[in-house]
Amino acid sequence: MTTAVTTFAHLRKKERRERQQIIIAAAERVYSHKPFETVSMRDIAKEAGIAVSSLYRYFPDQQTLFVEAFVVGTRQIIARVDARISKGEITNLTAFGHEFISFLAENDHYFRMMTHFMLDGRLSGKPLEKLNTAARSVLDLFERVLGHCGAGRHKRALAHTYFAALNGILITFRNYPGRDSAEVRRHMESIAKMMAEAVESYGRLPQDDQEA
Amino acid sequence: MTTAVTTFAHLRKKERRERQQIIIAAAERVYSHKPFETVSMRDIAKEAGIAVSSLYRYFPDQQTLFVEAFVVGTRQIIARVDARISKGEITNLTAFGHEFISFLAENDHYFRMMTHFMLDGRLSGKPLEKLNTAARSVLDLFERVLGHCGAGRHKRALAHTYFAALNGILITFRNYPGRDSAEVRRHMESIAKMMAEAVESYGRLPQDDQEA
DNA sequence: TGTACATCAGTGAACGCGCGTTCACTGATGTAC
DNA sequence: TGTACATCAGTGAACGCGCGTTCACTGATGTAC
Repeated sequence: MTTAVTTFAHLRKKERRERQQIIIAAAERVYSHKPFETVSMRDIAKEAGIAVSSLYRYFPDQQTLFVEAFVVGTRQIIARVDARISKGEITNLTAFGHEFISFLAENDHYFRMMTHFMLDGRLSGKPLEKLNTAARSVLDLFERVLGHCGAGRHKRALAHTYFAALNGILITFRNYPGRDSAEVRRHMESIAKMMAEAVESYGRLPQDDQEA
Repeated sequence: MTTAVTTFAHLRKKERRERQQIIIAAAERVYSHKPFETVSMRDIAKEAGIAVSSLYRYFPDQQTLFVEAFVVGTRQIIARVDARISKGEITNLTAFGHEFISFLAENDHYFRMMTHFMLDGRLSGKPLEKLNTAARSVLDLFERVLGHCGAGRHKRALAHTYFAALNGILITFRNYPGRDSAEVRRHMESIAKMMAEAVESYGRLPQDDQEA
């Protein structure tokens, strides 16, 4: 093991990764204030302060860059929830649902990207793998939370169920006609609460003990 | 009241409506075998056997034509469910969920259009109104079904909940990695069943009587 | 220390494509007198 | 019956735009000897 591995070559690689991060961060910023489908490589290049062609030095195509930006979002929500769990602030599904909905309502671009990937199906190769890994880690979060909230059996199935339910709530009511965003949020919360209670009681029914 | 109103002018108007229907049907056909976002006015014109510019004689823009095609789908699902209800084939939420999921899984293009409209928000004017009317009529269907299945109170809220849940199931699992479409369908069905039971029991809790 | 070479970041301009929509036009059919 | 006119369906070609991606190139920096 060579301890001082900061050769010139290593440094270059490191710098290259840093530049990649800068581009991803720029992409993020663009997404967060422009509708998902309208974001172009030119937009991202402009935000990053470089030429469009330079993007292609760091990412082989748009799809790869998109997935990369999305993964940042999944890492955020997971970190956020885990932090609140270890602070003891999330002890039931309702609280978790609230957190999940808050995050995706406030970071709408992540939700747009998620649904885009769910609907599209044109993804393939490495980006697809990366996306699936990210998706799995979110479902793992749900399962962890369910365990933490007292569900014993059916944890994976219930994780799927509640995840699907929350996605459904977000997509169904986000543009609900004639309601402003505060009302929409309240509506989402109340329905998410209803579902959380239903799922929780369902998860507790089969056994008296809540250990796995 | 003039009985024989088939003047030339009336006939022309009628024919014009018929041509509009032909175009909508052509659009439908295109959607049903091409991914939603890849469908262009040129595709539709080709399928209808007319020139692109002719489309604009019948619809002011693409958006209007899209909504028109989508509304056909909502009418279909509503008619289908209502027919099965009056045949006594839908007596609980699970059966209804099955029907709803079947329809949208088999007519994927309607689901794509629905999610597109839910996500997009760029719709406005008459098309938006038409779309909202259609959405409301679908929610009415859910409410009717819930009444039929024994829910008393909270009918509208439960309609929203189950609608959102089913949408969530459809969007979340449609491209589930590593599963073929038969497995996906089974998975959707089983989760929809779980939700149906949860929602049903929730809807029955507050009162013993199931009259409205 | 000097020189020839390799590597890589970065770029402006262009390519090729597909899109929604409009335009100027033809030709058929009905209407008024 | 004939004629001038209005209405409307239908069209091919073009407009104008934005997109993802590639290309040929410059210039800086490290490497080998």
